[in-house]
Amino acid sequence: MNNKQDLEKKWQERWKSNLSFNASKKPDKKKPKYYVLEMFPYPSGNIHMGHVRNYTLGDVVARYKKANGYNVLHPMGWDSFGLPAENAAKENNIHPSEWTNKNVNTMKEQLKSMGLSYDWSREVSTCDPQYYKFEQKMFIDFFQKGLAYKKESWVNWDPVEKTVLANEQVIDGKGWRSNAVVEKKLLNQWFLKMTHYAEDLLETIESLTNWPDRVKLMQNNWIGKSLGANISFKIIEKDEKIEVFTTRPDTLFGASFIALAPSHPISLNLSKNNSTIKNFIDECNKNSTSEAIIEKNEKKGIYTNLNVVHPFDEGIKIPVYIANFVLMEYGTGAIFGCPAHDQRDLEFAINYKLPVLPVVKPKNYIKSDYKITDTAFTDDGVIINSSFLNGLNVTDAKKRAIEELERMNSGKSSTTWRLRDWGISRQRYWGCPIPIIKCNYCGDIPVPTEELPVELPYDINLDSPGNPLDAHPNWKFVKCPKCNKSAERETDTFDTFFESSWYFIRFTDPDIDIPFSKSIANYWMPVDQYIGGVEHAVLHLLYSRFFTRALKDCGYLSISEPFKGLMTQGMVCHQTFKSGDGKWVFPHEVEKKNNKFYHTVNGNEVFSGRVEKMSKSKRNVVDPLSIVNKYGSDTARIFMVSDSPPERDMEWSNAGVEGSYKFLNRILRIVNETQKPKKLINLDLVDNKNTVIKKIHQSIKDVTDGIESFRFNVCIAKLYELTNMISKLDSKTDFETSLKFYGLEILAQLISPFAPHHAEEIWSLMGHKILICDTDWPKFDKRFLSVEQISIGVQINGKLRGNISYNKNAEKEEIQELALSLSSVKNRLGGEKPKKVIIVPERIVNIVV
RNA sequence: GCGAGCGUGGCGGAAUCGGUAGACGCACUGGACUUAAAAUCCAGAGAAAGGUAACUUUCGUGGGAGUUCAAGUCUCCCCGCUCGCACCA
Repeated sequence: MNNKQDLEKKWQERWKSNLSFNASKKPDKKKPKYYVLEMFPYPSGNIHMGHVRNYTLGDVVARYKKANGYNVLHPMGWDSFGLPAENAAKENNIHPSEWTNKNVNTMKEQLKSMGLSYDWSREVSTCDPQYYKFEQKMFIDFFQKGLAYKKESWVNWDPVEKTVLANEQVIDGKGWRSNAVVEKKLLNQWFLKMTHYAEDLLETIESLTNWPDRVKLMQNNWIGKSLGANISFKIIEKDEKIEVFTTRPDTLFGASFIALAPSHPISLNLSKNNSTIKNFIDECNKNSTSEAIIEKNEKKGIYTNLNVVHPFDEGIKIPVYIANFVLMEYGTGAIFGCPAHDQRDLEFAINYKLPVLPVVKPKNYIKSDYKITDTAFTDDGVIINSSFLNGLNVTDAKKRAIEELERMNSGKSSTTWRLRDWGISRQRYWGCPIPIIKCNYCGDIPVPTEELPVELPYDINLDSPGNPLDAHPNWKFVKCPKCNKSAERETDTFDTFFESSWYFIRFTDPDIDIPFSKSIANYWMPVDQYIGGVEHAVLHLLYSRFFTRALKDCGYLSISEPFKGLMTQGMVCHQTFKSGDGKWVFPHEVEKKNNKFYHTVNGNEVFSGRVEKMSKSKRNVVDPLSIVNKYGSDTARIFMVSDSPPERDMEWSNAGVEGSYKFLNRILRIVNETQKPKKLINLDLVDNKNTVIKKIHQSIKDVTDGIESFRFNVCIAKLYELTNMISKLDSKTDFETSLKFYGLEILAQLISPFAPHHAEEIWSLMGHKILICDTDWPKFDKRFLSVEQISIGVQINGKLRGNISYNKNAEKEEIQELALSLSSVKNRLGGEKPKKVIIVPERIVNIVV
């Protein structure tokens, strides 16, 4: 224990006994509501710096909004289902639930030591049957509404462990534990019909004005609405057609091949009596299911011996290939390749020596010998080599081509989405059981509501291969609720994104025995400010947006957008260190001497590497607890926000932490050294030319604006400035003393969202009885913000040559005269008259010569 | 590969609208206090060249081009790094 910990504990206990941060149970009619939420953590064992940053950001907002008179909801919980618990179980022989609950308890204590303003009475943990039973009901509602369905889909299959692998468990095409070559396997799985809301999910993005543009763009591109055409190509060798989707019907005359997905029905059909094709498809199926890996692979294909006829010219014959880069999930699972105007197609054509005929020419290209060599031309231009499309631009040619296809009955305009339905089946133990009973006679029957929750069995063997629930001796064997014959439970569990798609609504009413009450959810929702990592920019946020819509359509609540405001924070990075033999070294084992680094234990020299995201594998982690123990959590919080803007990556540095620590101590010292005034200040009697009062009120404005716009680092800089000024103030007269005291009061309030414990401490040192967290946010008085004398730069030809100062009421002529009378300007003009003088009042004077 | 973002002194960063680049902090240097150190306080500082000095000049926001009276900010190209790519959360 040190005095920082005592200080912080004292105030944490006060907040706790005062219920300072408990949100009202019922809607508060007198105050506007504000819901602040940080992405809840996966209980991996200990909090890390990423959490500290995330939760500090949220806490600043929550405390600031409370001070501004809002009824604030600021809850915390645990995203406690997931793969790591199963891995830990296998490695350490501990049950996933024990491991998880132990971690939850540890991390909760750690979070509590940070003094975050959570309403802990609302805590939820998603692995609790009292939580997941509600989502089982939701799933059944989705199922009955046609929003959940079953279909076959590919998974990564480890043939040795007989288990499905997550993409991250596949390393270089091999299983991470077994090292066996991973295969793709088709499994019958549950899906949620996210595509049902594709149009709405896309269109509503625009209305999310408090979301970062980049996240909106990413979601836009992810949903990926493409307007184009479906075209059918007649196969010459048999009486069959290939349906192709394209966004570029204008380039149809440049088509030099057709490419089918390896799992396209025609491909599969051909493979039945052609071993070369079968081998090729098998080869493709050894590939990962990861789109990134598929696209990075070399473009490969195999000729099918089939050819199609060009729809616009029966004389043109186009070969049909099966290609590893065509996805069955997108469009029709078949494309036509136009190498001249698509880079992937071009690479493929070069590999297989297929013709490359340009059909779009850049507008400014006059000569007639336009050729494509190694770069496809994808911009707008003039159509060439294309019969009736010649001379048109790309947009018009698209239209014209579709008209013609429709007239000939061999194609039509069509819309395709990149967005796919959400596959939610996982062949794992530590997840929420899917509440379905598979009956040979009745099909898939939902578990009756009164039998929910379907709880996970505790006695489970995670060491045997295969799906643990499927392998359990009796768990899956039940009677069909409909016909009462023997049936089996669904043994898959939900994707853990399922839990995190509605936890934010559960927080609004976490004790009720329905998922949440509609009226209370309607009161608190949407989340006004959601804060978390950018890595969730697409999936989690899109799933939640979908889920809220589905819940709305099932009558659960009345809103469809869950998150009104979004802030995506950057990563916490740290310098890496390696020993001479190339092993990673923990930063706390490194000391610096004469600009070289040495290992504190063995004394050997170590070498500093790049600054990278903190990760256990690179050992460049700093344990938040060690920081809290040594400096207190306020220091950690101040440092978290002081250096980098929240959305950008930040670098953890010891020197920075020391700086924050000194800053807080300095404020404490100033308060201790400042005597209490005989009389408090009366602002009405203070002259608006007084620079001290001006600085104080400017600080209120700057810090307020900074918090509102998430520029917390600027807030801290402004607080430093205010502190620097206050520390230099005299207190010889009563007026000076009361002014300094007033400045300190404002400083305490302005710093309270960032360093809440110290703010309380100095507030009480100054003699206040109520908690600072219960005070109103200070307001600035415009009277003290006015600037009389304006100082601006004077440029000649855009280069700064001096500056002038004038009264804010000065006319343009006066400003010009002042600028031209500067000796530095006169010297440069040498008596000549300037060509032009640009005067932007309160900004700049630029003299053009 | 595709989509998105970022790049400013020795370092983290500031510059809200295209208008005095480098606020604030760290590290550094000098001074005060101290037997000494730590802590604290005061002062200095983008780089280069010139000057005893006050100062002067030139360069400068990853690189290159462009728009503009004026570009860290807008446009195009290039380089580097980061995130996401549907079973990690």
